[in-house]
Amino acid sequence: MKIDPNSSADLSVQIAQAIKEAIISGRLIVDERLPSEVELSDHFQVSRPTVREALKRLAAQSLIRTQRGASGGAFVNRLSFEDAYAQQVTTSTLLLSMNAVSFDTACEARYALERACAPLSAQRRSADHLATMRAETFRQGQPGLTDEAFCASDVAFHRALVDGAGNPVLSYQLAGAVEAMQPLMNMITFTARDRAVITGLHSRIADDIEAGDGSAAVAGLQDLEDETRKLAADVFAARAKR
Amino acid sequence: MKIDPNSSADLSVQIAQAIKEAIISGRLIVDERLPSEVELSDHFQVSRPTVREALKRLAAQSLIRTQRGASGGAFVNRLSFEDAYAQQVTTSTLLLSMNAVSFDTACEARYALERACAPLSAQRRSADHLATMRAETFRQGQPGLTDEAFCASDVAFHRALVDGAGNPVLSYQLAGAVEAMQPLMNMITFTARDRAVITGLHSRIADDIEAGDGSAAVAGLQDLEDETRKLAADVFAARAKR
DNA sequence: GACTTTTAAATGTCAGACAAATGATTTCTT
DNA sequence: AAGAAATCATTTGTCTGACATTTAAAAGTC
Repeated sequence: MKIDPNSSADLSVQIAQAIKEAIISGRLIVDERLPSEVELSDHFQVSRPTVREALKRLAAQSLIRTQRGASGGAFVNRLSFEDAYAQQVTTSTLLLSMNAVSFDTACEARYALERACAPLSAQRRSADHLATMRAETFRQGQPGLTDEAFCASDVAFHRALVDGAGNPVLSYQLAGAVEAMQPLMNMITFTARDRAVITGLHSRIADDIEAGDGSAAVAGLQDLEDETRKLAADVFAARAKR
Repeated sequence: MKIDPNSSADLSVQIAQAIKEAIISGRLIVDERLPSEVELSDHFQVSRPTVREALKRLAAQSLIRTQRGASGGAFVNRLSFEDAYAQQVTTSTLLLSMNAVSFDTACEARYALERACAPLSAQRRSADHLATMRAETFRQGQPGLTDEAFCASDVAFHRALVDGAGNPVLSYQLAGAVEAMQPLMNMITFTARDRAVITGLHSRIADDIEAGDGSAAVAGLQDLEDETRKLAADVFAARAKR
């Protein structure tokens, strides 16, 4: 691990990069302990605060974890699917909120990806995920649900659909697409009639999954996408008129 | 922005979290300047190095950028699609390499997601992306290409297919799935015959996209997935026998 | 042998200082 | 007066050295 003394980049950036490359390349393996901060500052010929800033950069990316005390130190962290989910969700959410992504674009992406999962979910349909989908569909039919709660339940339904594909890589990739839509969906006020239509489609999709009919589920998702976009278009049109 | 003095969490973590929440909630908007490090250390009643560690954590996630000099400081960063791509790719790569994800699982996820893009790519087929796909297909037919170069070209082909959907959110979501597969693909040694089959399928998919025939492209991708998995299975079987 | 105490090593935090970059201001020159 | 040069103030980047806190292991005690 070396840094370029002629580089104009900040030292802590260079050091973080050097360690990151060592991890990615496999020279540092999971759960391996990094040298202590003093040893690192000695190795890179920088002060301890600088080394610490570099380590904090890596910790922020879940690449390392630190432990205090004797036999403590910084350890290469096994990036868990949970950590990756969380990162993915915040990154996606910020991406959508900061870049003026249109509702249609986000919606298109989300449903395209979900349709990719549907055949697998139908093929591997698990009792667990089906039960979640049924439960959320039922919840959505309850009167007195706030718009936020309805949207949260919607997200839970779709997460179950995605997780039902039984592929953690898919679930991870889609976590962002599904969850990041929630703030956008929360902008929509649903009438009782809107909810009934959506809940009905959910119910139909759950039926299709249970029947193992992937292409029917895909069609159902297509209808749901069309419905969602129509709803959003109405809301935005009404808002523009005011 | 407040921190809990009774919390056992590290101060720099708490401070980073507080600022992060201010950004996500929109209380700090894009390009807004944060208070200077001295002001922050005063506000949170901690030392400057602690504030700096917090800021470095945020910088590592591209949430802020810093600038030196008068009228410098830390600014809320607009998370660009490029930054998000890069994060997504490294996260996905590490996730696959650290979690013993099987080749089949990763492959299944990748092709399921790509098939989600194909109809959109076919519908919006752009000369630019088609040209890239053709160029990469041609390159793959050249003799003397190393396995690494062949795989890199393969990735470029698929990126063009995905980007052709004209949906930046989709491109971002899939960047990880496509690129993270490369290290796994690099483990495979291709015979001339293998390459011919793959290149042929690529060519066929490009034709389908050009013709605007989404479902044919989906079928082509399905064939490509089957071929890839068969190839990988052979390689792993041969390796196990040795 | 089981329990308690001590010790050492590591990270977490602090204080104060200087270096370097950079925009703004002032001063000087023409 | 206009433009160029020098100066200044502000801010981040880095360093030094110290103390606090946590934690596992070693030493001591019963």
